[in-house]
Amino acid sequence: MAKEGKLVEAITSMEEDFAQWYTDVVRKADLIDYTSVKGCMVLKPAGYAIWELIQKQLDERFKETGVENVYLPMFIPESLLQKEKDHVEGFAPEVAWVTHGGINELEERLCVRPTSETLFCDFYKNDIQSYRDLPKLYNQWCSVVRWEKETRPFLRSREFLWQEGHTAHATAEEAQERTEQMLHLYADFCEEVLAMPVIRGRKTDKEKFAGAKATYTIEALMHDGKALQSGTSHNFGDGFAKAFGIQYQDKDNSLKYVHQTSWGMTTRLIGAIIMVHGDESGLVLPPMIAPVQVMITPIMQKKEGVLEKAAEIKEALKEFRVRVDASDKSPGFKFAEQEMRGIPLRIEIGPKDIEAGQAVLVRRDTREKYQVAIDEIVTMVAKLLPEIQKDMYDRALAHREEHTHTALDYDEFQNIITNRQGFVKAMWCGDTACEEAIKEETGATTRCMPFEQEQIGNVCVRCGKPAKAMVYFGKAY
RNA sequence: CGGAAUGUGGCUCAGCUUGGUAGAGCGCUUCGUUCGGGACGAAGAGGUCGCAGGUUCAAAUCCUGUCAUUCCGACCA
Repeated sequence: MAKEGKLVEAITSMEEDFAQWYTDVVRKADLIDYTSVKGCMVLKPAGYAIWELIQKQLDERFKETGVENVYLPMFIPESLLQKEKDHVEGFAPEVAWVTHGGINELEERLCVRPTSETLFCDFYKNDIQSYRDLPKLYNQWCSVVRWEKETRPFLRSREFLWQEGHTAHATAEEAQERTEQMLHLYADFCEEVLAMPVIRGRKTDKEKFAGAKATYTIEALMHDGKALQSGTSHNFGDGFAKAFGIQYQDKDNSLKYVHQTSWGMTTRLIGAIIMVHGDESGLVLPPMIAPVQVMITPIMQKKEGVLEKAAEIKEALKEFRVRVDASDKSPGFKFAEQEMRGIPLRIEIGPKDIEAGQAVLVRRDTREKYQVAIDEIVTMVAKLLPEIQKDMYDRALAHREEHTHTALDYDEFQNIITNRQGFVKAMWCGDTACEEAIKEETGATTRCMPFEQEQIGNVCVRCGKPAKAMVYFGKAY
């Protein structure tokens, strides 16, 4: 019908142009606005509310593992940033500098934090004296600045919101354990709360964080078959501790260096949610992070009793995030707008329903409609929301599995990368030169060496030397 | 940072080639009728044409610079 046409006209089709579809959804779902500073966006209420829900649920999970929140300055003196060689080399090209205070030039310029390892180290140096002070399990919620050249909402902005966890431990083993623990916490969060399946594994040396001994990652597959790094956890060993002189006195009276970790997740997750779950009608939010889970839409709202009944239903559903859309738009407009914004469930209630003692429930993800007795609405909502959450995960997982291929030789590898989308699993020799050649020749990068290794062959997919690991390759955001 | 494109009321765009002082649709406001998939009528409000220079009697239009946005690459969460 004609009306159906109008819905898809509103945004670019994801099949035609995924990048443009993404940009359209971000704007039309009212998540952000652009500003006059390149790469810095306004997170509008609909977008910020998603972040708040992510933040709240992640924060709870952190605290269950003993993590405490702190807040450190947003400025780093140049001399401090330069203490760890690899770290400064990794970040120097993209930091913003403060050179003046008022009209006076500063004696030492300050960088706006791109990440806070150096600040935490500077702080730990004083905060840690004895083995009794360890471990330190700190996290901060803040924004960081990286002067990116090419920017995209949520995926790559110059300022972005994130959390950065920074821990200090007495032993290497304990640091390693924490690094992996947080990676799994991230992965579980993505899967349980964002309904987004992820691959858990380790980054190659080429892809690891500047200054890290080892970087672990969770990688998700977007709807267009490209990979998105969705969270990372780093083990620094004692590298930073040696650069900054962070020592503690152990039981045996000797001075030892601490072992550190850091881990972070960002507003990029919102981009991931859009690109994993979204469809031709816009955003589809998993119920657990949907700022509005249920929108009640009154029909013929000026008829006596309609708004009252809507309010009654809202009250009955108060354990959920529920709202009534009593604006004087037509119902069709409201339906389309709610779909664009990804609201998981809507309830239609009109005079006919009231007479029949029922209401209509509609799922955002499948558009399935249910006629439900008004008394049954609470039960039905309580049943449908988790069902939507689970179905969304299952669909995302099925999509990833359909788009995960295995390559036994290089011809096959190139063929898959060129002609299909998604992840390619292949064996790799462990040599950076090979990894770089693959990137050069195919555009695919190593996403991660998964914890769950499969022995799909014995030799490197490119060079034929003995293989060291099975790697997920893919084109990445 | 390289390549391409764009910038005109809140949004989408026309006008620019050939300079003469700004238009449409949607949205917004008010009133009325409507309401189960993007309603309708009537009356209104709203723009120094991204910004800064230059050329000219005169610039949305021509020239230079700059900023921002989008897409494609390189780099990154």
